[in-house]
Amino acid sequence: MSTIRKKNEAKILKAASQVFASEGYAATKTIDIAKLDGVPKDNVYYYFGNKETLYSAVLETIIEPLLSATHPIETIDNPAIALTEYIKTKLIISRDYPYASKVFANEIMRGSPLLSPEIRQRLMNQSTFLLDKFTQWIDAGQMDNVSPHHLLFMIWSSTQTYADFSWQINAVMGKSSLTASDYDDAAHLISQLVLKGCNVRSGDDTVISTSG
Amino acid sequence: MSTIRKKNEAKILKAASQVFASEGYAATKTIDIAKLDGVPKDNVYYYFGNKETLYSAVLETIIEPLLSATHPIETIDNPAIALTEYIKTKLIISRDYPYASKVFANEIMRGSPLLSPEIRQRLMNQSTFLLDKFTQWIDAGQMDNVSPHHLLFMIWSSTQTYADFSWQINAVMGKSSLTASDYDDAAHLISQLVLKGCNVRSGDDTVISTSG
DNA sequence: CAAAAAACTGACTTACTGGTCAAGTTTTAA
DNA sequence: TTAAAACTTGACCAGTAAGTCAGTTTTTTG
Repeated sequence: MSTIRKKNEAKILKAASQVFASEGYAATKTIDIAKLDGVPKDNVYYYFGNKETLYSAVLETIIEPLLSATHPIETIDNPAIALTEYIKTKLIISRDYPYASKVFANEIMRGSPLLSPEIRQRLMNQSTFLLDKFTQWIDAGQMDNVSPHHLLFMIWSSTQTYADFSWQINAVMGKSSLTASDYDDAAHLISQLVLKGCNVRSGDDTVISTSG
Repeated sequence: MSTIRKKNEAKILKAASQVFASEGYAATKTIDIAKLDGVPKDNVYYYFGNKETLYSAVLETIIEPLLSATHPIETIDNPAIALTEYIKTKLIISRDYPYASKVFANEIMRGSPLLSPEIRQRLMNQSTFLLDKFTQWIDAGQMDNVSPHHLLFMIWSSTQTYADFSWQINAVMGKSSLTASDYDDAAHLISQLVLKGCNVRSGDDTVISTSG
């Protein structure tokens, strides 16, 4: 792929993620994407063929980070540390990919009509893996016997919300955007709720401290 | 208002909330709302004038329940009970108004461009009230010194998610819809995370048990 | 340097959807 | 009973946006 093509595709993709995030798929006009990128509409079609392909391309930019987010759960034995790191990673995705995160959330809300079955399957496998891990920790007495499903939904929603509902969150926080320290506070609170709320213990049965 | 009008408006509103929820505002065709309701498109226009008015009407159906949800926080002194009831109420809204909840979430995600300033203000006042209450409890030593803002975001997101991401949740749960007992489990888990996670105590300094 | 490939663009077409209109039918109330 | 008000409906219009096309310019390559 030529360097011009690579550069232009990246530029269009970036503009597209912003417009798709703020307008939704249907309300997005390809000409608005083009305008935001400062090129004529035909360029968008030249590089991506049609609106749906472009949309799918935007969606795919968030898939890799999302699938990698479970890395801490896969590699860290200590559930307290693994959960803390997982929560931190999910928040970083919300912070670093705010537009694509919103597009993804919107897609899932609608029952993911435009998500490829292959990606859908990989995401399902990931959630099964997480549920299994939670169950193992419960069986090993490393955390209380909570519902793994609902715990998972709580972690997903409370981290994802910082991207999806950023407008509301900024309004309630009384600022125009969150700082790194706000994200740290969020990570700290969510981890604390999960660890203390489920009485998560490390491998050696010590209760992990969540303060400081 | 005639009884025919009342009945037809309610029918159209119901159909509209479903279509708006699954398609989003822009992608919704008034003719699809009409079809779902089994009437010609003109009826929709006869009763609601235009698409945006109908959309606003759908939005408003969820506002009253949403504003009433803080009732437990306003009337119950014991923070453990108040929080538990608030969480329960929020989940019931997600369960009982799944379509309007989604429409509302979508509106908020987009920065609420179509929400009336008056409603926006009432919602802001409500969140200020909640934050003040949390702060009071913290100051009174009835819960740990957590971030009231992030706690609020966690409660909102983890209850709202059962409406917004119902498709994903059903898929992960392996069923086509959640049962009453699933919602009980969710309420129980979220309450437990909040109460134990924040070390919430009742007025007489006794730790509230969350099991049983 | 030439020619072929890639990139770019203005103008156009087609399909669709929000909204209107005018003519009908049913309901209400004196 | 009857006339006005409320309701219903098929047909139509105007605006818009996705996508195409044909031709031009720029870049690459032998």
